[in-house]
Amino acid sequence: MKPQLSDNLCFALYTASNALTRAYRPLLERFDLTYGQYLVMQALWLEDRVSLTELSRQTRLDPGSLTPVVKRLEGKGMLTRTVSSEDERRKVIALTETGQALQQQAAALKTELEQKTDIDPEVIDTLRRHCLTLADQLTRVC
Amino acid sequence: MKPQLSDNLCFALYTASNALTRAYRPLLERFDLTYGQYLVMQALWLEDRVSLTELSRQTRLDPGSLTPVVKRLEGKGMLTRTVSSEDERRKVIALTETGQALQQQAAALKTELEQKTDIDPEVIDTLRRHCLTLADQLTRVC
DNA sequence: CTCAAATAATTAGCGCGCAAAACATTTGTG
DNA sequence: CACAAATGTTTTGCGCGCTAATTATTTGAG
Repeated sequence: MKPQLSDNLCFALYTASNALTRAYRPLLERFDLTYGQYLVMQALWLEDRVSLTELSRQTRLDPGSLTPVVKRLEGKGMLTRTVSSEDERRKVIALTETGQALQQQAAALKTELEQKTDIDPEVIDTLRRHCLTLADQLTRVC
Repeated sequence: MKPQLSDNLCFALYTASNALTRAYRPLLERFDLTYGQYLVMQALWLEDRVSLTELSRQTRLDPGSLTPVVKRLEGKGMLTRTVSSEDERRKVIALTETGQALQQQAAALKTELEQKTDIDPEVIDTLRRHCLTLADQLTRVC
């Protein structure tokens, strides 16, 4: 069979990731969040009052990428960044009431998107777990 | 069980895509290609002499994203962009000999990376197909 | 106690994806 | 033939991921 671009995992993954980002965009717009900001907020909804290093670890984003995102969220009133009293190198990133309140509203997003697609939830879960496996393996060897 | 960031498909997909991009980077550096450029080259290795619109369709990238990438590849001598004699709105994107020659060398990259990871090829293929399914569905509903 | 090494966060620069607007050309209706 | 609509590409502006360098602070060896 003639080879195709979709034979490649890197194309498939890249395309799916971009498609998901695109799909979320109009839904996130109502909360004035970008996709990247939304992922960071999700991490904070799970564990509030963390350092940037810890948030970097949880989100698997480079601190250099994370600082501007977190700063932008601070500017939007979603969170605050204060110097830790224990270690002045460290910042404490804490959700504001506005940021916390958004959790409930944002929770419906995933459901809304799931209802739009026709994919078996088991397939979604297999995909999710395989993505995590791949990410873990790649991170380990590099 | 306590909810985690990795429960989310969007986090998993985003992380896996970023991890794959990171993993490819040092390998692609030897060809002076970025990941995005590499994906575009892959499309052209499969079908040369296409319009930007056609390349946009194949790669599922917005023409606005594609133009700078293709221009950069042109600057690197990988391809040429010429106005079509049939329709002056249209550009013909054609690989140069340099660009064509790279195909063989780049082919080993995937193998090199596969050897580094410990993932069952069937899992990789399932992941790939699920990604494409997800991308197709999301593109269809949005 | 001093200071090199380590740590935490920030900044700078680059490449890229996206949406929207703009520009140039082609098409097809009236 | 005129011109509105459509098409193809480019440009602009924004947000983001990454690497590397920089800055500020803490740690621990000597």
